[in-house]
Amino acid sequence: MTKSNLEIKARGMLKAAKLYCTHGRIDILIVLMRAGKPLSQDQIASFSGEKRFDKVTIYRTLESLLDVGLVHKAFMDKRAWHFELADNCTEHQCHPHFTCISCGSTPCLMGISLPMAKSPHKGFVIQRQQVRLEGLCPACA
Amino acid sequence: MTKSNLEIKARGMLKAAKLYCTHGRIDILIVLMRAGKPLSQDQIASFSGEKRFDKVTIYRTLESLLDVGLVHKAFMDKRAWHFELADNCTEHQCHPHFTCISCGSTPCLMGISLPMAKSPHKGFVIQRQQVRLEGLCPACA
DNA sequence: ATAGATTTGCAACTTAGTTGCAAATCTGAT
DNA sequence: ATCAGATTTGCAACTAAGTTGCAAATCTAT
Repeated sequence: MTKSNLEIKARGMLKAAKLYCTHGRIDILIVLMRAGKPLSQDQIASFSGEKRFDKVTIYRTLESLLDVGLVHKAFMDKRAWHFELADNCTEHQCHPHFTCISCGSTPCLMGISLPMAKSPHKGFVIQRQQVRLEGLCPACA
Repeated sequence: MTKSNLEIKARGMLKAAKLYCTHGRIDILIVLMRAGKPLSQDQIASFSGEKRFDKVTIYRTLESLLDVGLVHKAFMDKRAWHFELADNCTEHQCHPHFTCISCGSTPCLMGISLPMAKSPHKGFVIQRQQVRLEGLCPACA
């Protein structure tokens, strides 16, 4: 997709979420759409074009996107938080996150979904589940 | 279980893993056995008895326990890493981790296991999976 | 174009985790 | 029980990740 197409899409997402369409939010959404995998603040900063945003801005932008559900935090073994677009997710389950234990790459594996867990313990209400997979990517297997 | 029973168990685990039976390792294993849920370095420090260990020691101790597989890192939404005993885990799957979105408690839900994911993408070898559940605990539901 | 609301950048700060190194502890052999 | 060699511990200093407050800049609807 061309840049302007992505931009239009980003604006649409922001409008639908009733957020201001600021440069920061648009750029970050585009970076995440292009990446197709979870990125850290650092990586987002290095991918966003000419205009570099302050890390504070990036964190605050991501937080606003998290609040409205456009973005998810992906849990990784790494120290820094990683963020990704919340598409390909149902209400109760995100696509699984994969980490290659050899090269460390973290592609998202779309098209897998596990049955929702059911608690054998009385009283727990399970609302969402996240799955993390670990193993070898095609390049390392 | 009494303290000395736990200590004997801890020593056994360390011996089996061919690690030195140091005070640090024994104490930390006991704290984790007692807690029955993932703890951060900070929490471990505050739970371990009279003798407080330096945080560096705690991190290094946890690392050695991780290396031999006695302990796992549990992924939580919190900032700090959380560690827990690796019991109740099969070779391919740990018990799920639960977080209450209302009170923040993080009990472990034993007795649940989901079928292993199968990748629809050629070439990925999936070795382990971890599941995180989110919802309401009995007290908050 | 403007007012009011929201977002951004900066500087300073907190929290989490790491490194190097000397002193202390642990193990197995005597 | 003691000793030598190997491992672990504590300290101090450091890096990395994320946060806060506030004034200046940007955005939206009118």
